[in-house]
Amino acid sequence: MTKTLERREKLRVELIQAAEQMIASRGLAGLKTRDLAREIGCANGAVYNLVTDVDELVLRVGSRTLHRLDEALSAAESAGEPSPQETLVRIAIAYCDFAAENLELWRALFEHRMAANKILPDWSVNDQLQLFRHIYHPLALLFPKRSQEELSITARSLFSAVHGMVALGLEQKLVAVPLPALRKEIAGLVRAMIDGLVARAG
Amino acid sequence: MTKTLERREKLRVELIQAAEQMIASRGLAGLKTRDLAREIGCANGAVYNLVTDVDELVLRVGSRTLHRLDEALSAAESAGEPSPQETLVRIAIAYCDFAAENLELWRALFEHRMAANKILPDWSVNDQLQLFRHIYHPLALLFPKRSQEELSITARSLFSAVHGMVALGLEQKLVAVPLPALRKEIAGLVRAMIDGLVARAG
DNA sequence: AATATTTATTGAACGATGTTCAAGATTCCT
DNA sequence: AGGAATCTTGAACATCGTTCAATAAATATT
Repeated sequence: MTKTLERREKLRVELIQAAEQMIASRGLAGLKTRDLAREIGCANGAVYNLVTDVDELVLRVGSRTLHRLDEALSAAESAGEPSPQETLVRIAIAYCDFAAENLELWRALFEHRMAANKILPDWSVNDQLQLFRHIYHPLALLFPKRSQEELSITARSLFSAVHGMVALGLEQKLVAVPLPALRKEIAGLVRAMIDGLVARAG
Repeated sequence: MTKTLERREKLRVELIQAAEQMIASRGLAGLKTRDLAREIGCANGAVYNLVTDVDELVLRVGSRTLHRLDEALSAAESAGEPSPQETLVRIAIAYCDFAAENLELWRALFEHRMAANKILPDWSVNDQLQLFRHIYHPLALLFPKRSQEELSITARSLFSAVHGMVALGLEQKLVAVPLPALRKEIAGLVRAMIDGLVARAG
């Protein structure tokens, strides 16, 4: 009994790592169960002993990506001068850099769509909600009068705006923007947004 | 000869309309050649007489979506008070509304990924570049000193930021934001961004 | 230790799907 | 009308994710 469980657990970890590597190198569309099975040395059908779906597999890889992203944002939050404005700029740049360095894994976070009937597992939802807290803290310093609710909304807006710049900026489909130019643009617009928000908050 | 060409042309139009309808109702992933063939009354393989790929089909639907989006933004540009700030706000709201009302078709614009080797046809690229001009004009009024190049970059940044708010705001995956709240947030952040940009340029 | 029972793994098979292509149907030219 | 050129067809192919009866392995029982 324990022999089997140990083997399964080790294989499951290998499977998720192989899937991560495969998405990173070939994109989400390049993830194939048969290739994964060959990679970790088991039968094609055995993948479904380790994971119920490819959906779950993608979600598990996504969880790892989100945690690494979280670490990158945490590092940016504390490194450098502590003024809230500059902290927010560093977080935005860190988000951009992470996306550029983990392009396919980062894309997989947003490209993946589950069948409409299936619902997201709790652990996956929680992973995602954690991200906003990096923006929440500096914002709270900037706007001490605002309620928790208002701050959450502003945090999500700010995050979304930066996300949009990164998403379209890294898109190869149209004109590929050079990374340094993109970083500069992001820093500029984040500063402008904060200035504007502060001015309007009076 | 002309009999055939007429038939083909009519069928091609029907095919693209059927594809548009199918994406709108079932999403990009719900687009199936066999269903399309049944819909327009021809053989499965005949689809490839009208279009070389499903890639091309998606691009043709995308072209129609982009043109409708262009019209919606044009309407927003001229309706209402002519101040550049408020014009930009109207355009942003119009983008949000269009995305909400054409959710799956709008998503298809960004979800679709062609095989890496194939290149985007020119007509598709041109379609996309037209979008920024709506933002370019009001921006030029706000920043008369800036060069064409600088204005283009700012226009793309502003567009991308709004796009990000719409994209994450309409995502069902996480917390679905009520549309009125999203519109309000977008208006607020666009005004803040413009205020900030003007202040920094001053 | 040998055997029976329970459990896990396997890979062939299934149903979809995009795409191709030889054969049959249609159109066109003389 | 008849033959050449062209177009349409749908069966066939390759590739997927997923399932499941059969085989192999691990565990329990005697």
